[in-house]
Amino acid sequence: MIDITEELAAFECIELPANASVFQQGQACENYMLVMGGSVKVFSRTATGRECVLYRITSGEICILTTACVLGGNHYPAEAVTESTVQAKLIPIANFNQLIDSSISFRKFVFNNFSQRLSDLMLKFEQINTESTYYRLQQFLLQQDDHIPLTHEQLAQEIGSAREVVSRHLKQLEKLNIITLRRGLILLIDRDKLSRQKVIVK
Amino acid sequence: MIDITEELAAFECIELPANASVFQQGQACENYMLVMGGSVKVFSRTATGRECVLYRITSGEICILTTACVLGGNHYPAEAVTESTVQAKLIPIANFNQLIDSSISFRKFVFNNFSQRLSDLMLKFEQINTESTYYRLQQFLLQQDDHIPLTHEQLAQEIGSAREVVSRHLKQLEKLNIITLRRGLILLIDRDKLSRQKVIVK
DNA sequence: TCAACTGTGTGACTTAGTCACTGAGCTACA
DNA sequence: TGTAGCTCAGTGACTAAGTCACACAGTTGA
Repeated sequence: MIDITEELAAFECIELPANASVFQQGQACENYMLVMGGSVKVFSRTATGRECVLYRITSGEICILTTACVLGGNHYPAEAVTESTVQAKLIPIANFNQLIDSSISFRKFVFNNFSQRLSDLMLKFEQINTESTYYRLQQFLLQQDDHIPLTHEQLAQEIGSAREVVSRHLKQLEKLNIITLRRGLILLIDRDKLSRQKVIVK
Repeated sequence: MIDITEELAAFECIELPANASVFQQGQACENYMLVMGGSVKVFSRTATGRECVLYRITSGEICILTTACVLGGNHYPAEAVTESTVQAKLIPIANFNQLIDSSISFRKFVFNNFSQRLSDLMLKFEQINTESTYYRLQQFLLQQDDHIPLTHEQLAQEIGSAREVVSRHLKQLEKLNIITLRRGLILLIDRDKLSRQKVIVK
C-alpha cells in the first residue's frame, strides 16, 4: 500500500450515512473522492431496473471513475451508493491535478487504482459474458462463509443475474442438501458437495 | 491530442503483419506497446469460443492493459490480434516508468488512455448487460455506411452475440426490406425504417 | 473441375431473464 | 397485541438468447 497520508492531510474528511447515493448514472463529475472508511458499491442498472455490482471502493481507495469522467468529458456511466457509514475526503479537481504533478507517491497510488479497476472490470466482463449464471453463483457461494446473510435479490446483484433465476438455483441446491435457506440467509452445509456440483438436476 | 513525439523518438518502430496475435489470455506482460499505425482488436472469449470485441487500439494509442497487468501483477485478461499491418513501438517497463516520472506530457497521455479505456469498458459492459441483442445490432448497423462488408460472424463479435442469433435478426430485417444480404456483405437500403424498427415480428 | 473451406440458413433444444402473482415472515404502531 | 404494510421467497408461463447439429451455397486454389 502506498502511503499518501501527507498529501491528503490538508483535505477535510466528511461522513456519509449508509445507503446514500454517491453519484448517479448520467450525472456530471465534480470532486475526486477518497474513501477513508466504509464501503461504496458501484453498479450498473439494466432497463428493467436490475442491478449488477461492478466493484466496491473501500478504505484507502479512490473513485477513479471520476478521473475517467473528467478526462473523457463524459458523465458517470454507473451508479454508486454507500453500503455503510462512509468517511471520505473530497479533493477538488485542481488540487488533484496538482498532486498528480507534484507527488510521486500520489501518482503511483492513482495509477495503481486505475489499473485495479480496469482489471476488475475486465474480470467482471469475462465472468458475466463467458460463465453461466449457475457457475457464477456457485463460485460466489464458495467464496463466502458458511453463514451468508444475503437475500436472493442481493445475491443476484452480486453475480449480475435476476432474483428469480437465483431463487430457482438455490432451491435446487437446497433439495440436494448442499445449503439451507432462511429468510435473508443462506447456510452452506456441504461446501465440498457444492464445489463438485457441476450441473443442477431438474 | 497530446504530443509525445519527443519522448518516443528513442524507441524503434516494429511492424506486425495482419491477423497476428499480440497477446493471449493468461499470458504474462513484457512490454508496453504504442501503436503508430494500423489497428489492434482487443476481445474476450467465452468457453464456447465466441469472441466479443472490447475495444481497438489505433494509431497514437497505448495498450494500457499492459499497465494494468504489470501493476496488478496479473496476466492478460483478454486477447488481442492485429486487424491490419501494424506499426508499433515497444517500450520496456523500466523506460515506461521513467517516462511517467519525467514527462508531464507522457503522464497525461497515459492518463487519458487509461480513462478512455475505462470508459470504453464501462460502456461496453452497459450495452451487453442492459440492452437487447437486437437493439445492439440495430445501433451498430445505423453507425455504419450503407455498404457493410462484414460477415454475420464478425457482426456478432462486434456486438457480443452469437452468429446464429445475428443471422436470424438480419433475415427478419431483409424480409422487411430494410437491408439486402449478400455473402460477406450487408446493404442498408432503408436507414430510416431501420431506426424506427423497434421489434422484429416473427 | 472438384475438394476443401468459408459463410449462411434453420430446426431443436437449453438457459436465462421477465412478468405476474401468491404467500410467508417481519415490524411498526394504533 | 392485532394487523396493515412491508420485504422476501417460490413458482408458472412466457420470451429472448445462446448452443448444437446439420444442410447447402458461394469461393478458392490445386
